[in-house]
Amino acid sequence: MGVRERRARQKRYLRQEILDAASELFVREGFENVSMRRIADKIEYSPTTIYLYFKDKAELLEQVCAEAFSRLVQRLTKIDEQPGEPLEKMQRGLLAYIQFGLENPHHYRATFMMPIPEGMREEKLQQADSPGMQAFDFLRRCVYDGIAAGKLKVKDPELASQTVWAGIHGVTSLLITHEKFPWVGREKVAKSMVETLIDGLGGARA
Amino acid sequence: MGVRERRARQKRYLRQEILDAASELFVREGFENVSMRRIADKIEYSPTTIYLYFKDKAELLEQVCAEAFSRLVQRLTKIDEQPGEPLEKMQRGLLAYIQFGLENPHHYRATFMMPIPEGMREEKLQQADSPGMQAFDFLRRCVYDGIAAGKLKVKDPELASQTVWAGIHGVTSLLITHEKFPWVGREKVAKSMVETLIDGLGGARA
DNA sequence: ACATTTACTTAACAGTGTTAACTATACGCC
DNA sequence: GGCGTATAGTTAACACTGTTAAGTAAATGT
Repeated sequence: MGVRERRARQKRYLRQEILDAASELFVREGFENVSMRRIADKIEYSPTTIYLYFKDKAELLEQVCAEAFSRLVQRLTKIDEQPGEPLEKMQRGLLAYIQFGLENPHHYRATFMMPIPEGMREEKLQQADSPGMQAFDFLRRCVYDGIAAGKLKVKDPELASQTVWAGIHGVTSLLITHEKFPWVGREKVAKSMVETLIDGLGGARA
Repeated sequence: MGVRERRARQKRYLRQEILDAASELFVREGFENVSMRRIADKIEYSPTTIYLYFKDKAELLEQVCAEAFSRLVQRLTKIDEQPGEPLEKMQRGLLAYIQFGLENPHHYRATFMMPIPEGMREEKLQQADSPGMQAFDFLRRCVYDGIAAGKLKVKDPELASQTVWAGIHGVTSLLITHEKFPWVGREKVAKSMVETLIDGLGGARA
């Protein structure tokens, strides 16, 4: 009677194989060069097979990104669990966020820098469980914790969170798209942004 | 003997007409929906005619963006010429930059948020006269002026400039791509970022 | 053993950027 | 005025893209 299960397992397996193939093409060749046909070639199936497992290209790449971002969320929760001053945790978290973006430029681009195809703007990102939003939530918790500990002096915590997000997104995205710009140093700019944000929000750093 | 000139004038005219058509499609329909054929339809020429005036689609859209960004540079120089405290000028400039991005999301996206097609990364953006770089130069001058006036306390002015750029780029790009995110308020976040950056860089604001 | 569901493929549509080859017109010159 | 040439624009085609509809073959349930 395990037939049904075996079939389901095989389906899951192929689905994952598609995801893996897409992910590898994604990181190697970049977003624009991932075509359904190329993914299909890689797994040696016909292009249309993919549509039996994913609604369309957008959904497939969304899943690929979700996988990647869940790794970021893992890192962030690990940082959160470790002991330390709220502001120091925040600093480490923000740097981890930026570092993740730089290590996974294509995934970061796809989730945060691509135009959302008109109509699912509300649904997709506002879902609190979307990996992008989980990352933002971590960051927001950092701000709230900093305020609770009296280490951050801001009137509007939500505004502060969004400002911080915008800040670290700024470095990340700019370093990604303008790789060849004469940066004073990638890590340097990242660190400078994090410090500037915390200082600017009245942070009492060590 | 003005024949040659008349012909040249006609060429310039058609070139501008292509630019205008592309620009209009650009702002109305967005980047991804501007196709060479659609531009051609609009000006009632064959698609290939465009290639007599522009090397390829990238160059055409680059010119479109250059036109738009020159307007930003105009605004910024106007701000620069007006009297006022360095930090206040800076604040107005940064807000103008953000506002420009929000008013011209597609142009901003094309110049600062698109992957640069591998090979012309150095040439294109590093050219000091590119409109993107002119805008950045303004911003950098603001930082240097702020330091010179003793209103900004930073060790590395270049690092500070890049941090500021990343910051305002962050708000701008995030507000563009995630329009439907429950922002605490678009202008509010923009203002908060500008203030946070200046404060974070040891700015002595009024 | 037969009918049905399942998994997958082939063929096709409508679109993309771009190139090569062709055509018609306007020009300079004798 | 007529002729050859440069100029400006066109048509047709290539090699792609995402996606859908229709068809096929094998595994399954009865």
